Amino acid sequence: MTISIGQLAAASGVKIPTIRFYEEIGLMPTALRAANDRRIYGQEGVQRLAFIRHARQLGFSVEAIRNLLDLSDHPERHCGEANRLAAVQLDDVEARIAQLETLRVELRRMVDAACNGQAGDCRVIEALAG
Amino acid sequence: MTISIGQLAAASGVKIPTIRFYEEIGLMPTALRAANDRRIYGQEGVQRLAFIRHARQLGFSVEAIRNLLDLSDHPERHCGEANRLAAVQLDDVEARIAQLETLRVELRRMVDAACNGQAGDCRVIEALAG
DNA sequence: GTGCATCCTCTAGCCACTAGAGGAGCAAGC
DNA sequence: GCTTGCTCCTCTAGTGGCTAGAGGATGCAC
Repeated sequence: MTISIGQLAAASGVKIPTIRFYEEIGLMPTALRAANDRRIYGQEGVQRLAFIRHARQLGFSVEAIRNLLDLSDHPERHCGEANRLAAVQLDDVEARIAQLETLRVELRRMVDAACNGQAGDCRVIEALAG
Repeated sequence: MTISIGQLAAASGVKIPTIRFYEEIGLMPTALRAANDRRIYGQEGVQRLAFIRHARQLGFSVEAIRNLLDLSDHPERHCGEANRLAAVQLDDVEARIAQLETLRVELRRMVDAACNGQAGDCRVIEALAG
């Protein structure tokens, strides 16, 4: 049983142009074509796209996903690289959270100090001007 | 007393090409030029760039900064817009933190389950395949 | 046969920069 | 006076990860 790109898009939550883009950059394999030149996908296509989507949602870069897919395609290899990539990604996410927390505090202070007067006396503007 | 673009860059922590870029898109005003065509900046330039940099660090978009600078340039206006922009930015930051927290939990689980075997049995790969 | 949906390719745009080519000016040291 | 090295200039193109739109072919239902 094969499905069209539109069905794959609907099933995966990845937009059609994005699927074509993934094929172009080599995350998805070159799709088989029907006689009318339309792409057709099987179960592996669905699985691979799910993998990519999940990894993207977790913030992995395309390069990292390329490595992870490569490992997934070669189950006999040692998976140290996958662990490393996940750890790097975790560090990255934690660093971003920490930075955003700092911003949150500062923005919260700005918002709480919000005035209703003229821009000349505005705490938000003042805070940004430093 | 005037300074060069290089000195402005050093003083502000904003790279030279970025300062030129800010001028190009109208965040920084068209710089005055010395006889040798080099840009020269005064105190207002330093202040404006500091404002921009701070706002960018807080995650404000260029469009938002344009509005904030506009308000800052017109102190007689009502500052409701500045408050609104700050509130939107705060919401955005909080949403991003919430999403990253979710990712952090999932990545932490992946990293903690890290195996030392073959990719075929790898929890990281497994979790992504999902 | 006539809509309408779906698909195709190709090009260009988004954001906020960043990198690099190719060249000019200027001061210091030999 | 001449080289070396620094800073600056403009211009074009690239980054990541898509997204939008033009212009056209195909397929299916009425």
